[in-house]
Amino acid sequence: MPASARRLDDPPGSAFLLAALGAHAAARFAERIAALDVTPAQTGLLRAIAATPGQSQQAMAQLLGTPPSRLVGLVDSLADRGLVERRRNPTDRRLHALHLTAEGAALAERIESVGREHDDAILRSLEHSERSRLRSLLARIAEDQGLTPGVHPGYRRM
Amino acid sequence: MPASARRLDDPPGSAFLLAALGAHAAARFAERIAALDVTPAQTGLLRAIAATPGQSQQAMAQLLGTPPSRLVGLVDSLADRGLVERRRNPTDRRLHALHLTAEGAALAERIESVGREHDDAILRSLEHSERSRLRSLLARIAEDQGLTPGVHPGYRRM
DNA sequence: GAGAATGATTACAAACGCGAACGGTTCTCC
DNA sequence: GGAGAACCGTTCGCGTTTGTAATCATTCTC
Repeated sequence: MPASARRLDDPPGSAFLLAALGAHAAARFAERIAALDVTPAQTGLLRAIAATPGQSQQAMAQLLGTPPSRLVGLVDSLADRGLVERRRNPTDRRLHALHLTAEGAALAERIESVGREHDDAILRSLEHSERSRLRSLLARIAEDQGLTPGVHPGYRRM
Repeated sequence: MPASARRLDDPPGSAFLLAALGAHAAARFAERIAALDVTPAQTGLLRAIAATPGQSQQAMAQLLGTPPSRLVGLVDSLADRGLVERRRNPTDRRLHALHLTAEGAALAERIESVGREHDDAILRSLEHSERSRLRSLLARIAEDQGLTPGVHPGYRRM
């Protein structure tokens, strides 16, 4: 057997492991929230609106790193279901401030609860002390890499 | 400020962090290998063929978790560039055994080298001992979650 | 008040992936 | 030995998704 085959059988780097596990976790989460009839992208938008309500769509697009035109459909899908409101700013009527309705806030809480179950399912093989160690390592990498906290970078191409 | 807003500002779960970092790592890796004119999917296929040459496309599709029809285009794109060969099995002419050409093997090694650089870039904020601790934690999660070693689960929908 | 600039939206086109149907080959079993 | 089932690879059509560019409304500049 040639040397190249042996080397390609080597265990992949940690970054690959990270990417693989991340995709797995994302897919599993998508399955869970599908029961609530929301996509991962919608979930992220709900989260962002809940965290910083009243933002314009432009500002939200920049925060999430997505083209504004993409937000339109996303907001539409949530507004049609009465989860999100576009409030026209009286002083500048170009702006559409994004707010959660009561239903939207309730759904956001249910999603958060699903997220906790999801967390437990993914990390079930780790002790509590190991979980916090993992969390701190991941948080340090995320900060070093310049990731916006609470925002999934996949909005750039998802 | 209502309680719901405070809670949604809480730091996200580790699984979310994992998904976000995984997407980030994957995006950065895609940028790096774009210089070699290959996509992440092509890279994964090259890796798989290098690891277990001679497999039929059916077997490869099952290993990667992708519909066979998707492999066709993927193999085509690599075969057109002389990186991969379809060898017809004389005893069973339905089968197309997948092999790397010399060029394909050379490219696979360059990709592996890029992967090591990528690894260093992602983990640069961690000491060596921390890297191995992270690696072992991730490996345990991956095994518990039933991930096939060396295979990116995103092939299921990528 | 005219024209540039800004926010949201729409229109259009391109890329991608899956499922089902299709030809070619081999296997089963009478 | 031959008919039909099973299997492999491929192609085709459909729906989904995303980004770019043009469009409409509103506000700012001067």
